[in-house]
Amino acid sequence: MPTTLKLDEFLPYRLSIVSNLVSDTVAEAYRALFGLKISEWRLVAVLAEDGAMSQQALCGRTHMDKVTVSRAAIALADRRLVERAPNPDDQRSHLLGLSEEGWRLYEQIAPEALQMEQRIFADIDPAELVRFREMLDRIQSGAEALRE
Amino acid sequence: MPTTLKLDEFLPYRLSIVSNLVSDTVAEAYRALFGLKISEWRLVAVLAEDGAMSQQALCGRTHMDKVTVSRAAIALADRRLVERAPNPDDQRSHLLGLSEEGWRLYEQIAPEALQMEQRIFADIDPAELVRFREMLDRIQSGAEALRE
DNA sequence: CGTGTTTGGTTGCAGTTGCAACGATCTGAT
DNA sequence: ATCAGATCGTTGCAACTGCAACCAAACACG
Repeated sequence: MPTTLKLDEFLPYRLSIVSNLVSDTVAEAYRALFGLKISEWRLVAVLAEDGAMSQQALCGRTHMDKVTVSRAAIALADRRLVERAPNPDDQRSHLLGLSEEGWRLYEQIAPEALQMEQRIFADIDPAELVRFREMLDRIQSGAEALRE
Repeated sequence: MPTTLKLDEFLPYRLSIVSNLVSDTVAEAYRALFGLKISEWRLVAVLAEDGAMSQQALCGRTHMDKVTVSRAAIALADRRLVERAPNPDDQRSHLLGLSEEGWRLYEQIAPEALQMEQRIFADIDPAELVRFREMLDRIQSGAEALRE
């Protein structure tokens, strides 16, 4: 950790630059290939992994605001990629689940996503990537702790 | 690198979550302590490090859009934290430099920034942080390569 | 049972961002 | 010297984001 400030070595700055570059690259690919935004793609991914759930549950699962989830859900429902079944336990909420067509889309996207990840992170060997993920976890904890 | 997709291990996702959390934490601190946005803080930091320069140069130095730089420069000039001297070589551009007051602000912010960095990244030992920075550099190269 | 509070989801609105278009200036080729 | 094209900075505009207000349904508790 440097004791005098150099912006190029200031980690919040570096992290932001790199993350935004990666996000923009990925977002552009999803948009061009599938017409999906990142928020929509995240919902599809989670619904494919964990099955149908309420929007509330999706908020916790994806770290997104309920407004973002709401709008992504509307967009996906309009395209018939997800179906909103009434929730028998709670009339206020719906259970969101992938439609047949949503599953087909997912089967197409998932390999593309993994391939993109591999290309972006190609220069880093797998053992280091494991440590990278761990560091991200610890950074997240550190920042969360700072916000009480 | 997993071969089936798990959003929680998908690096573009993890990177985005962690980076946004760190950015929001830092942004809130700058706002509360100094009334500065991240873009404004970046200009102050670069001008303090490297001396006066044109907005164009600031764009390259901070990876920010020229619009963002323009608005940050206007905000800082309004608060008399930077001064816009005419550029003798080019009537279109100004040379931006820190004012006396800008320097005083910088002297206050820089230690706070470093301290915040240390708190957020406290759980990671310095040797690993060096590798972390290197990995960020390589990720950036990887993503840049992907965009041609 | 009411009635006050909480919760799931949507909509309104304000702030931020960046592309595109624009005026002004600079540069380079003729 | 002139004029086409590039460049610096600003402004207009559209997209995205998230807080706050809102409605409807659920819950809590006397």
